[in-house]
Amino acid sequence: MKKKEIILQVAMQLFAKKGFKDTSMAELSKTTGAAEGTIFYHFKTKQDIFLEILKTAKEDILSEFTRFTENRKFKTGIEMMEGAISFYLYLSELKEDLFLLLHRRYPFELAEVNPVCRDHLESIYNCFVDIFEQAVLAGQADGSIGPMPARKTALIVFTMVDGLVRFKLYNLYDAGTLFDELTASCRRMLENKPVTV
Amino acid sequence: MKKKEIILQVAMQLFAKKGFKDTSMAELSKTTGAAEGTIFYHFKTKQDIFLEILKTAKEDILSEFTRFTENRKFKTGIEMMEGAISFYLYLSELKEDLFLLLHRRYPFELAEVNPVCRDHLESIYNCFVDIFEQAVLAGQADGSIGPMPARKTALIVFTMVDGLVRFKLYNLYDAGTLFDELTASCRRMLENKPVTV
DNA sequence: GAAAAAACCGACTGAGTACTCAGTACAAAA
DNA sequence: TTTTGTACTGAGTACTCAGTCGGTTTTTTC
Repeated sequence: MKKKEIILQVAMQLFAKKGFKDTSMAELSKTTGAAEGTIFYHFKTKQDIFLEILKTAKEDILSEFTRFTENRKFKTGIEMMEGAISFYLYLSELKEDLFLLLHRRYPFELAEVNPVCRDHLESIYNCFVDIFEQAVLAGQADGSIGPMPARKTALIVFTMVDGLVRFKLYNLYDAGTLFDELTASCRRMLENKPVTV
Repeated sequence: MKKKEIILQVAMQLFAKKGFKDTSMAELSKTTGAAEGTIFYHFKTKQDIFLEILKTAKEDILSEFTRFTENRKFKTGIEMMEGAISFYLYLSELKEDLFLLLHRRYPFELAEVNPVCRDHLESIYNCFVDIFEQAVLAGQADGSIGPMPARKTALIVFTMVDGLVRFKLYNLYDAGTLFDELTASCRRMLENKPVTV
């Protein structure tokens, strides 16, 4: 494996676990085995390393997204929603470092002044919310999900699932036992209830 | 106002807006008008400033909590839940700096190695979740909320509301338009539905 | 196999960091 | 009036930081 790839991979882990500011180039050099000069040969600045990490992460997430929407077929929209929630939780385990990174403040602060960073972040988050929105729209088409604004509902579901991921990543609460309750809550929230009047 | 109070107040703002690490003692000294020596006369370390901020924040939140539970009377549990959600959003505006601070990673990282910090954080978050839990329990007693695990449901509602606050603090989405949808979603999620079989 | 190019090295730089300390100002106590 | 104690000062300290630079090794090209 080339040094550049090693640097990107190790930087991702360190930025995720310790934060961008709290990871020094000296530490990155030591962990990768590449001299500090080598790191700055491949990347102009420390920030550029972060942006390249985010770029590959975006491509990664987008390909996972198409893999999910193409391969999986669901009977109802509400089942698709449960599949989407499971998919998000599955991804958060598969790519734990990325999710740790995205739960830090640095990416958002950088996004405020750096359009490239903003674009990457938007792509990633739109991708996630889109999946939930598609599930709502599908459910409303087949009658399994009641009438409600699709995008807003998708955002609300996203906050719930991402909150669960946060509990899991920070070890704040046994997320496993919360998962069943979360899907049940979503189901009650979304279900198409016949009007009783 | 004494210099010590000014230091605490300004440090709170800077830690919230720029982060703990990204706030230097030189900047804190300049902004407060107190010499760096003065800051270290009142506080042994930079971390101690943060811990004292968190301590007063805890006391603050706990007194708001009792104010909410004592003064407000609700007809049903589900109305109490809506009141609790509004209360949380109201607090997040009233004490924006504190909520910005609590949405950073530093407090949680410090909590992992510092029991004092952990205690303060636990007190604050338990306080919030307790309000939601009490609403669920009250609703189950009066029949407005269906049978579901109270604590877990409270945690799920917390992730939703805190997610909305995050949207608002980070300016990610027009939180005002999401609020109505959030309360409606919670209502659907919690409502006691008669069994139709 | 020589020349050119790309990859790599680590000592070095200067700006910035949290924190120290000898000393000042000033009010209350003796 | 003298002493004592508290709030305060800012230059100084040892250290860390991202980024540089002159030079060496490895790979590619012809």
